[in-house]
Amino acid sequence: MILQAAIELFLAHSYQEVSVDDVAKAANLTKATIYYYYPSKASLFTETIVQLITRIHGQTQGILQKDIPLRERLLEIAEAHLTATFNIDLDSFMRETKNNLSEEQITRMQHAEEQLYKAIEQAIREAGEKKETSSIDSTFAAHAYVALLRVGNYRNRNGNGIFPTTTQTAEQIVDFFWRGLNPEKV
Amino acid sequence: MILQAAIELFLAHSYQEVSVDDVAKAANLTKATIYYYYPSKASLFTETIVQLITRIHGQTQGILQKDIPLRERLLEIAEAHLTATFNIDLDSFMRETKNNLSEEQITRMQHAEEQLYKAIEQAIREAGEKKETSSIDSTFAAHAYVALLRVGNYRNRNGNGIFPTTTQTAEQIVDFFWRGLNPEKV
Amino acid sequence: MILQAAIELFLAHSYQEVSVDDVAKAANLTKATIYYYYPSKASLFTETIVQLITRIHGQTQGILQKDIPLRERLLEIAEAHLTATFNIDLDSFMRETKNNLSEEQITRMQHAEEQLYKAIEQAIREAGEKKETSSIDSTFAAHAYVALLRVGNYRNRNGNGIFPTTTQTAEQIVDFFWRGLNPEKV
Amino acid sequence: MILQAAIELFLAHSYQEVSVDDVAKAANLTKATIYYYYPSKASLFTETIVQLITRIHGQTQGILQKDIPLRERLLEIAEAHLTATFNIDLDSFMRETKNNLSEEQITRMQHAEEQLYKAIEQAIREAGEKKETSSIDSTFAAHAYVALLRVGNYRNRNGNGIFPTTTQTAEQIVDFFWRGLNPEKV
DNA sequence: GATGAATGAGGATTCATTCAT
DNA sequence: AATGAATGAATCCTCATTCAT
Repeated sequence: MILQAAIELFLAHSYQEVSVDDVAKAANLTKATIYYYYPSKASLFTETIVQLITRIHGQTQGILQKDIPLRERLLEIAEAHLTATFNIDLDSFMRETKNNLSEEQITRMQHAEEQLYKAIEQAIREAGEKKETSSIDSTFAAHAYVALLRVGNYRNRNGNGIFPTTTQTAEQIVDFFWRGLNPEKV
Repeated sequence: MILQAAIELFLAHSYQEVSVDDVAKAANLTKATIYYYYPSKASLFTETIVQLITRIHGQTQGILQKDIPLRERLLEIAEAHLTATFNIDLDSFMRETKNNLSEEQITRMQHAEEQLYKAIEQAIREAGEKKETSSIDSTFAAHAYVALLRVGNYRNRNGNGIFPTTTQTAEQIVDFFWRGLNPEKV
Repeated sequence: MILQAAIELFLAHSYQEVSVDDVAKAANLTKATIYYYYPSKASLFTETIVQLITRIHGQTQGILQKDIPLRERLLEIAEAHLTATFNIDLDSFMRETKNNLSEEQITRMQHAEEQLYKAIEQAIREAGEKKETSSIDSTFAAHAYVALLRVGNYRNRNGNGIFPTTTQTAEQIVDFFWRGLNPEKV
Repeated sequence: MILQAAIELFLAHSYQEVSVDDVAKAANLTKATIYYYYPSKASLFTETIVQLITRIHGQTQGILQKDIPLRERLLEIAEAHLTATFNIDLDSFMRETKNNLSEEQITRMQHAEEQLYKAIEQAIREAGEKKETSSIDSTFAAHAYVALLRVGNYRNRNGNGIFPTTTQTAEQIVDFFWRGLNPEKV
């Protein structure tokens, strides 16, 4: 499938670095065939990213709907996120792309991204209502959570992360996030 | 100055999107003149980013050295950061760049970035020693802080941030961060 | 054919003087089309030269295999060579090229050239065995022969060669070469 | 001296490969200074080559005027030529240059080159008159001699010449040439 | 004499896109 | 449904040359 090849390439490199020819080669097709299915590189990219976000969204939703405390669900998401090769955070994708995509394409991607945030938001809100957490602005909380996940992807010049294992990293992130969320209960 | 024009362009667009000609035009010079001063686009970019980080670093250091509680210093930094047009977080810059810069250029940029993180780290560590904060891993804390600042830059599809003013945003971020930092004291 | 246009240009001018655009225009195509068939100017050049040498080689072989005395065969080659627009001697081509071609490309060209020399060498060697000529070092003889052919291309400032007709020139060259080859028999 | 640096560079590389900046750097000067002395790259090149030919001419004349048999003088010239880093044969220089030099500049270079050929020519003619050699066309003979010298510069793909030492090479070349010159006496 | 700064013109190469088959 | 061939427009980079100082 074309999208499969495209996802891998766009994740590994940036929009500009990946040529349509690269995608074609990775998919064992020719450029012209790609254009048979997608009217432009921009649209191929859009579809690719939307599919990617949708996939992450599904996976995240799956975890969020489990019947366990929010904190544990967040820990699972963090681990899944840190293990995956790709980043939930799509801002950088957007950034390098603004001038290449149409309004509508950007909107589609932002819409998909918002769905993802909203899922996390809602889980936090529901937990808040059940007194599981305090009632901090849930939009903010969702974004804070995703932002903190990025810390787990940081590597210094020697290629080392801050903590030795992803498990530890996930725990530290969720600990930190949880404290930020809940002033009184630790 | 060439760097001035370059900074603005590289911040607004990405490495690949900005052509040397764009920079030349913005600086009211010709491409060839740019190449008179910088041997390649990659080196122009490197110098630009290093200068930018150095500038942010200086500004951040200025605030960090004030003789007021850490929390207030962090608030000032947050406000300064959210007001500025540029982002402390340079990971996305790095990402789209790995294949275009030499090892040495990447290292120079990473080094400059690390200095910046270390400044924040040290401030947190010192505050921790003075019992101002708990002794969480300071590297993690510094990265968490910078990551949270990014939340302040989020805009939804309508172009609105999560909170109406940057002051509020800065406060919410620092509140959240502070709680994450200090389990016991609120 | 692209190679046809390229041969003419590279023969008339040097590697550096001929731009890919020139070749494209001569072939009634665009630069990009040239790059569709050849990955670089260097490879286009290499293919061009190899094809040229191969063609000369074939033509020379054709003459060498005739069942007439060596001296007559050499005369025919000389006439063919002096009539053609191009020069068997490719050293000057090589010279201006060393810094532009890859090791492998240079090797390919040298290999083709060697084949050509070896064909002449072998003809001389065989004639030597049949007592048709003395046993001078045949490699040296082949190179001497080709070097002498160059004299036929010399033009003074007024554009005149040393002898009025190519036939005379060819005869003088082969006479001279033959004496050089055979000390005793004239 | 500028010319000194220029000669070395133009001999090692070709006209197009050597930039005025290269010459400037080699002479420890700036480009602008070169232009203070020479109105253009073409004129710098012309002066360089003329000076070079003049130098070779002088050296060759020195040998030609010795009071020893022509054959020995030719042997000396051959050895000097094969030892030097540069080639008496300037055709390749001319070739890559035709489109860059003015008529007048080309003429100057050709004139210098002709002087050199004429010197050899005359020596051959005089020897012919003294019955030292037969009366072959002396212009042809001079060019044949220079052409044969080129064989001494040939290197195969492994970098080896045809004969192991330059002395042997010079002897073989002069032997061959001498036989070509003199049908009856060996 | 010498140079730093600036530039116009060109040149190699890439790439998204088109189109006839 | 798939592709080979072709191209226009950009993009990075080089370099001979000029000129004010």
